[in-house]
Amino acid sequence: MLSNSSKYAIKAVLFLALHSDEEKRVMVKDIAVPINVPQAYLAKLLQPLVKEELVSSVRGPKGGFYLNEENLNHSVIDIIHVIDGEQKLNSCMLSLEKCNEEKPCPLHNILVASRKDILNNLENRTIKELAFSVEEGSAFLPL
Amino acid sequence: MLSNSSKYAIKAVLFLALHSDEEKRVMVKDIAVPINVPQAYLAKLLQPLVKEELVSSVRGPKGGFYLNEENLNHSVIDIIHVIDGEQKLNSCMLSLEKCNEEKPCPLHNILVASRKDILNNLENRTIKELAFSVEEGSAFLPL
DNA sequence: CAAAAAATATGATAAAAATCATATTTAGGA
DNA sequence: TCCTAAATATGATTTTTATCATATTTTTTG
Repeated sequence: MLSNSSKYAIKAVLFLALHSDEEKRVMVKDIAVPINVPQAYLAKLLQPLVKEELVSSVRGPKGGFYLNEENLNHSVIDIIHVIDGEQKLNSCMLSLEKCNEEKPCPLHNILVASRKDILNNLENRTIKELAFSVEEGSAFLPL
Repeated sequence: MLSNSSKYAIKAVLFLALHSDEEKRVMVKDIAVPINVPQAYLAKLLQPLVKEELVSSVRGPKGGFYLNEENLNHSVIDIIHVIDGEQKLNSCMLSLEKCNEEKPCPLHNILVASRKDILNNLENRTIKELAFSVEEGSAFLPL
């Protein structure tokens, strides 16, 4: 479904949503260990997220990564788009060029509805909401 | 979502459902070209499908691949299981070991319903039904 | 029974994804 | 201002996936 990279990135962002803020920055290694992702790899993944302003960072001592209010209002799909590219989730299940609403492939019809649901959720739920579901106890860690 | 291998395999099986039967066998190259998959690669993919009896074959001249009545009654998920393995679609979206109904991860709740729908469809619709949707004109090729 | 046509089996190569390692830049504090 | 701690940038390696190539077995037909 998603690449490992996207999964790692999502986990990292969720972790930051729960454990960081403007004043409390977290170093890669302190993200990588608890979410169970190789540190060097995660460091690399975080770069495009910072560049696209889904995650904030400051260098140097006392530096690290964190989410500010704007970052918190992004959605999971934003992360996926940055890491895996825009096409990954949009294309037809069989990756058929010519499959679309008018000329659906045999799998299209039986799956569109659910696929749309998933897409909607991934693009409408904010990181903040997801983090909140953990805080209020309706969702759980560890990542 | 799915590996290319699974997509190729599904396309091949759908093609056979529409263009083969016990008496009319189709050679790999005559499947590979129309469904737009490298021939040698497809040949390799077909082997496990034959072994698991999702596809039928006979060797030698006038030989080839085809689907019999039993083959037609399998589902798309059977193909995925043979090619990608059982775990591929079952695991949590973030591949969290410990994510389950009782302790769902933050993405779990918002996606379970649609995921279940997709899974149900993939495992309940038979190849025959999917092929029929093309014959009756509610779904379309080319693959 | 031999030759040819097909699948089947096996292995080699190429490309992509994941992982690891190292050098560079930036910011804070002594 | 210099040292250190952090992110950032870049490149190398490993692993997985996809692809290509070739040898072997089976079946039909002349």
